Amino acid sequence: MNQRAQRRRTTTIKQVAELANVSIKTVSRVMNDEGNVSQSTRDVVLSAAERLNYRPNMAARRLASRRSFMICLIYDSAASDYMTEVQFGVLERCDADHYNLLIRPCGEMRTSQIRQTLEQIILQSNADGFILGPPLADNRAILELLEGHGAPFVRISQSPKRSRQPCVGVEDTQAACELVSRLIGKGHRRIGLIRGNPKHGSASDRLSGYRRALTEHGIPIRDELIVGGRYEFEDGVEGARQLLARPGKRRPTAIFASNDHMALGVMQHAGASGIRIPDELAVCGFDDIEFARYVWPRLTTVNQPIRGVARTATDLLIRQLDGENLDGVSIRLPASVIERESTGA
Amino acid sequence: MNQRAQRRRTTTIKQVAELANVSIKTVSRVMNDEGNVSQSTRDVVLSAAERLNYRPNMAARRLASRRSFMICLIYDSAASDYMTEVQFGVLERCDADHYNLLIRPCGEMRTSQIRQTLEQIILQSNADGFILGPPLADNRAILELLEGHGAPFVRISQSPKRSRQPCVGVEDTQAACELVSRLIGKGHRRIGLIRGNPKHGSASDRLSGYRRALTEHGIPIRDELIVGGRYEFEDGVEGARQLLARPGKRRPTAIFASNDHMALGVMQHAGASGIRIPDELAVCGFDDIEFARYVWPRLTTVNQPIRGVARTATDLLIRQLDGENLDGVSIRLPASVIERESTGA
DNA sequence: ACCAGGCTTGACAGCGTTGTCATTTCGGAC
DNA sequence: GTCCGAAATGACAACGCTGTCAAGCCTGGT
Repeated sequence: MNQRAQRRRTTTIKQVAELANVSIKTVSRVMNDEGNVSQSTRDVVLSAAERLNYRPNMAARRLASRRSFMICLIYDSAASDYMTEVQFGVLERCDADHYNLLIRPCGEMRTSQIRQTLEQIILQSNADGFILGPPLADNRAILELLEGHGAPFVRISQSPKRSRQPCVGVEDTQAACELVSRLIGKGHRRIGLIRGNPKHGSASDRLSGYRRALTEHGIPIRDELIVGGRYEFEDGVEGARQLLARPGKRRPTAIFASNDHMALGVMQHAGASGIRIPDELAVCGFDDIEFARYVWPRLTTVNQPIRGVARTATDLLIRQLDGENLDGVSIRLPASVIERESTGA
Repeated sequence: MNQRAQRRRTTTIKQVAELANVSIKTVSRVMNDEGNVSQSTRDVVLSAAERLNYRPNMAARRLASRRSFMICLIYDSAASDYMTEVQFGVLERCDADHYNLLIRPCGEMRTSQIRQTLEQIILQSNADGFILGPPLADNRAILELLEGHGAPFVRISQSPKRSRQPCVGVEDTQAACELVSRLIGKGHRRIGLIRGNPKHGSASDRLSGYRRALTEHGIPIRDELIVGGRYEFEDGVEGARQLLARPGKRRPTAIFASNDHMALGVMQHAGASGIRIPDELAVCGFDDIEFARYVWPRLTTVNQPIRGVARTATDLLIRQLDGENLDGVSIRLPASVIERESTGA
């Protein structure tokens, strides 16, 4: 079981030190960019390392420095397209600083289970820090757990105030307002809204945007045009059913679903009921998932800078790990409306 | 920067040994289930560990045992839904044995870049073993690199013979044959095929299945009904355009796209051209991605046991890491046809 | 020429486990 | 009661690196 490990090439810091004719500590300093090393020494060490093809042993480094150089991304496995993007963003930033990424999907667990899992991860001192994806980033139990352990983390969420830890989010309200304003600009006056999962901060943001747009255009907000949802495809189907069941004159001419999954649900319902989009009904969503442009008509939606959010979050985390104080920091990135055929583009 | 590390609770094996009144080595043996420990000693140690809430320090373990307990999943970032599932499967198996998962998406790189990245990963001796997702698992350069370094790996691929390393795949041919047979059963005689990306072994498997089904039913295989593709949505659109451009009588009444993305492309083209599905055209895909059931009509397709494949691959890898000889092992899991409205279910 | 003080550098002790090998203990067989 | 092999246990040296702290080396001011 370890012939394999043995066989693996293993240039150590010691060999580099010998070749460069300096102490191992000096090599260590060079490898870690610690400064306080003369340029000439640095060059010698670097070329020795190069010649021996030296790569620091992470395990030893971790043990000695008491840091794992691992970041753990904790997320709800339900939102897979979203989280795939997040992973890319996090990785981009991690690679730059030799951090490793551990992923921890929790979607199919109950909060109590998540607690347990996290407890284990933290105690195993596997990860130096954590990144919480939505909606876990708003889960009080999880936040308390992490805070209780003094584990550094960054939240990806729309509700910055739930914790003193740094938070990165998107300007959902602004984007939703813009999106609805465009519907209004096309003449729509009865615009239905299917709300998102109340556990996600984004749900209320998008609702606010909807309200603001109507208000700004002097259109009354009718509660009967607003129905509930949890961001699932089926909620879109059901929401459309409810909204479109209204008699002719009071039926909405447009539906803003709080995310693309639900918007696709609306489209499926419309398709199955023979309602033509966008002629009889305009539909728009939010998120700009891959499939938004793979259906016909293609879906008008809002593109979020997910990778950017993830990269920013990771950056904040790493800076925090490096000792920077980022208490209460909150960043929001802008999102942009993408008009397609489902609203008659 | 390390107040944090300091603060972290740190019960060591030594403390457990003291409390249990045994040597640290014995504790180590118990923690690793090494055997040759009397039941009574084992109990004492276990309860001591429990009482102190002891968790072995992974970094130390890694350093001493010269194993990283990390598995690296290398994949093409293009196929995100697919790989999300794979991740779940791998994680399920990893968790059982305290392995960590490193992910390494490579989609946006050229082969030379991938080489470089991998070289670095291997030399950093970060991962004990690798799992290659398709189509990287068929990339000769990558295989050679890994084999050259003697790094253990398992391939997720349809072409077991490209390497002596273990390989896990799916019975694509069988499933494709079954799918096409059902189309024939519904009376279709002119069935178009949009081929998959030739870099993926699955593409030729699915083609074989198509051919076999036709042959078995005594239907001639017409080359003009087979068009190329690379598994992308756009290829579906284009493929449909080509196939449907044929004059009335020679136009296919059904199209089998080699994956769901392309099938959705076909559907979009049909939608944009006013061709009704399934009345005028039956459409089916392969993969059963989430969105296959979110479009209208819902897409008939083939469900692959992706998680199962991933779990199996991980299992093979871990067993290999534990010294088992798995040269030339190849496993194929069955897939099942899912009929929905797009073929008139 | 001498000294303070800042750069550089090095010696050495961990970091918490596992691997090796020696030692002790135990359970029969004779 | 003795002896033997196997099972159980322990001592101790790695593992490869970083943190600490002390020592060595310059530099410029006086």
